[in-house]
Amino acid sequence: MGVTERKVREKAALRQEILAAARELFAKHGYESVSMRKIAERIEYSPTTIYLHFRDKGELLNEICTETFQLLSKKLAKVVASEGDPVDLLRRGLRVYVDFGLSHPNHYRTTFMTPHQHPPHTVSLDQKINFGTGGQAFQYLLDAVGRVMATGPTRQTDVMATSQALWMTIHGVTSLLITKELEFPWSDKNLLIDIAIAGAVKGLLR
Amino acid sequence: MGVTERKVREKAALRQEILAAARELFAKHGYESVSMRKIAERIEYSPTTIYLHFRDKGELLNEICTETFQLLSKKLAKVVASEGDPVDLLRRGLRVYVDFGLSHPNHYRTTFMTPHQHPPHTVSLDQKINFGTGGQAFQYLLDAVGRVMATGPTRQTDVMATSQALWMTIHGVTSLLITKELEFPWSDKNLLIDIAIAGAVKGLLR
DNA sequence: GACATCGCTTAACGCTGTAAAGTATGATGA
DNA sequence: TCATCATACTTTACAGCGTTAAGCGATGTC
Repeated sequence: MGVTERKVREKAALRQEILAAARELFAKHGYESVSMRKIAERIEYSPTTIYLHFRDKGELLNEICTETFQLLSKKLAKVVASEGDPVDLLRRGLRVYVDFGLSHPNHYRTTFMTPHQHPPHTVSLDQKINFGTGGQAFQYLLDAVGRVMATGPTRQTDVMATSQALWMTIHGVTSLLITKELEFPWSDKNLLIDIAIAGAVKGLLR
Repeated sequence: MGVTERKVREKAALRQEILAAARELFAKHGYESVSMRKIAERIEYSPTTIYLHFRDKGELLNEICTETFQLLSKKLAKVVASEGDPVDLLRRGLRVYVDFGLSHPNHYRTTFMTPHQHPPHTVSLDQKINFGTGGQAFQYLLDAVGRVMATGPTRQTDVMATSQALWMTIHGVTSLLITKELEFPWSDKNLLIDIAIAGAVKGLLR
C-alpha cells in the first residue's frame, strides 16, 4: 500500500514548498514585510493551508533561521578544521561570522536582533543547553577561545564570559552595519570590521 | 488679542500630552505593541487627532527618541567634564552608554536596532552631518578617542574609523543584552560589560 | 452504499495604520 | 447682528494583517 507513503511525501513536499517561498520572501523583503497571504499567493494555495503545516508565522521563521544557522555552523567548521595558530583561527572565525551576518541580513536580524518571546514554542532544556539557534556556532567560539587561552596567557581566564563578550563585540559590528548601513556615514566597512575584530582579540591577550 | 496665543498654547499642550502618553507606552510595552488607538484612548481623544499633531506613528517615535538621546548626551557631557586620564574617561563614557541603553531598552531598540527607512521624513544634511539621532553622543566618542590618541601611541591613527569600531563594540554589548536578556544564559552582566569595554579599549592601545 | 478522513478553501473576527468626510465651536467681516 | 469661514476634533471607512471556524469535495474503509 504505497498510497499513504505517497501522501506523506506529498505533504512533505508542500511543506518544503512553503518553506522555500517563505525563505525567499523573508530574505528579500524582511520578516515583517512578508504576510502569510503573500507567501500563500506565491505558492498558489490559500493562506490557511500554511497553518496546516506550521503553527504560526513565528514557527515558519524559526524553521528558516535554524536552517540558515546550520549553514553558518558549516562555514565555521571549515575554519576550525583549517590550519593556523589559535589566535589567527579565532580572528578568522569572527570574520566569517560577520560576513555571514552581512550576507544574510534578514535572517540575522530576525534571529539575533528581534526578541523571540516564545521561540520554538518550547523554551526547554534544548534552548538553554545549546544556547538557542546559533548554539552550535557559539560552541565553536567557546572552543576557539579555550584554545587561545590554553596556548598563552590572557587577561581573562573565564572562557565562557570572554566568549560571550567576544560574541557581543562581533554582534555589534554585524548588527549595526545591517541596520544603519545607509543611514550612517561609515568609514570603509572592511576597515571597521578589521579594527573591531583585531581590537577585540588584542584586548583578550595579556 | 490673546486669543490666538491661547490657542497656540493649547495646541502645544495637547501635543505634549500625546508625547507623554506615547513616551510612557512605548517605554513600557515597546513600539510595535502600542497602537495609535491605545495612545488615543490614554489621552481620551480620537485616534485621528494624533495625526493633526504628528505625520504618522514613526514621527511620534522619532520625537521621543530624540528627546531620550538628548538625555544620553547630558550624561556623557558630565563624564567628559569630569577629571581623569583620557583612557579612563573613554572607558567611563562607554560604560555610561551601555547602562543608558539597558535602562531605556525600548528607546534604544527603536533608535539603533530597527531600520528607520525614512527617519525624520527629511533624510537631509542634518542627518549626514550630525550622524542622526545619537549624533551628539557620537561626537563625544570622537573627542574622547581623539584625546586618547593625542596622549599616547595607539594601534590605529584613524580617529573616525576607530570611534566607529568602538561604537559597534558597545552597541553589540547593549543590544545583545537587550534582545537576548532572558533567552541566553549570560554570565554576570557587569563582568561581561567590563570585559568587552576593557578589551576594546585595551585593543585600541598599542 | 454509508461513513469517516484528509487536504484544502471560504468566510469571518478583531486588530492595525491612516485617509476622507462630517460636525461643532468660536472668531471675523459686513 | 448675522452670514461666513477657519479651526479642532470626531465619525466613518479602507485595505491590510495573523489567525480561527466552518464547510466542501475527493478519497479510503467497512
